[in-house]
Amino acid sequence: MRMSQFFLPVLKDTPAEAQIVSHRLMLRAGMIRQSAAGIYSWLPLGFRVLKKIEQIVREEQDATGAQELLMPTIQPADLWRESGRYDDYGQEMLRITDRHDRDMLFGPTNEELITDIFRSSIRSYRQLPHNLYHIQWKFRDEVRPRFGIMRGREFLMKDNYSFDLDKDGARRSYNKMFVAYLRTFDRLGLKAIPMVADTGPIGGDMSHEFIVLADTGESEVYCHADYLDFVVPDASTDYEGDLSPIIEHWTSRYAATDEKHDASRFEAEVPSDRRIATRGIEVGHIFYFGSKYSKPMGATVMGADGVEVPVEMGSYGIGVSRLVGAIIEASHDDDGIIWPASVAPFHVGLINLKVGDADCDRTVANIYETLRRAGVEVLLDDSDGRAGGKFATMDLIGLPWQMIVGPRGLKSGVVEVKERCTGVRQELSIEAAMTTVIGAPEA
RNA sequence: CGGAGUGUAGCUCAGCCUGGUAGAGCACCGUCUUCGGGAGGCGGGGGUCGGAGGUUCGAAUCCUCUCACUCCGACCA
Repeated sequence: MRMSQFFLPVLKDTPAEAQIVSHRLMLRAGMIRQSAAGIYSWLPLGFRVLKKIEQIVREEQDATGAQELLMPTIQPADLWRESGRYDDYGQEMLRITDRHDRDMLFGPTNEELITDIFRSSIRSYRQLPHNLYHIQWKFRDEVRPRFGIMRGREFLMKDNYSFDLDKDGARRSYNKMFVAYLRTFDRLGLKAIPMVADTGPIGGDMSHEFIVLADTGESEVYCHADYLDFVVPDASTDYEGDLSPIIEHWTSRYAATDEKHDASRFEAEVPSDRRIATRGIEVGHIFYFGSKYSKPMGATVMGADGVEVPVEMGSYGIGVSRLVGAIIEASHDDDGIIWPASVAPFHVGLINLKVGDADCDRTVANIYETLRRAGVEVLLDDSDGRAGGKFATMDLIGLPWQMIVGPRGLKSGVVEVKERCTGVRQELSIEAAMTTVIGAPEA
């Protein structure tokens, strides 16, 4: 992509409304634009990141055997009356009346809808288990949206729903999601710690929140420092095998959000120099809630013994749009964002320091085409701006690698390669620069 | 929903207290000099001062109402 054609409205000044660093950087880097309180447009740069995160989430879900579908944003109120939540959910639910005066709502979550889909299609225990997910926009009419897309009213969420015959099966489904979440956040370059959590309005009796430690997080959290060094299961993990050792390992140390925090246990179980008491960002939440929805909504299957039973369900959410903010909170410096390679909007920022100089133009065009043919996503700064501005913009948008081509270097046959995360700059031959940038691990 | 603020040019803000022809920096357009870490000169375009009502000879400024946004708290994924 040539920057001269790319819609990238970067801001030099920090917009007044932005308080936390991720919000400021997202606005400055031209990733999002606010439309109303807690409602944002995603501009091209931000949208690229959002899609990359979404794709990693999708791949890790698919690896567990979960299947993707897509449910609508607008739902009929009647389904929510069946579960009893139409009244319980309160003002956070955006209620809509259509032209025929039918009560509708913009979905804040999808338990009712998926249960309806399930019950009308599945009749026998032989058809179980199932785990269905979608990645769809949700709307929750927060009293006070804040922190940019971290607590928006409209947000993109991956939510899935497992259906099992019995509690053992539900436990296996829960464990799969637990492992998939560990892998997902790891691929996104985040250290997310599973913490015992309150179940909230969804209810149920088993729940973990996946928390990224950050001073700007909204939850107070307490955990054992050992978690920071725990090893995440690799891609060869067999989801059909026994996952319980992994779960046991990842729940072996103290970790709780403030709702579930027990100060005396914390002090008894964690040596004082290993105690972490800080704030965190909730990026995922998994629940097991049994028959909470299947029973009132009549989602039953015939068991092997000829007795009809409500299915055992769980639901699992990842805040896809929130993750964009969480990653920035976890990875930035004074100059801007530092994207992990796995979600970077482009892999390389190629800077032509002197547009119009025949040597520079030719070299840059060659590098650009070569990288593109090698499948590397390149953002080429082909503007005729000044060097300082180009460097500042490239640092701000945080691409993993910068290749800087200028007349001074070309005279001695070198270009500069800068690695954003370390700040290390090297002058290399064009070939060596190419190898450095292409050969860099994709995380 | 309680409390506290803020709305003036695309962005950051001054002007408001004490009413009298709407400003600065950045950005943008033209031009010249610059040109490797957010350069400088000259010239230029751009704002019904969030909206409505009121007071006044005269309102960005004072008063009333209203809308929007932000922050703290409660609530929540």
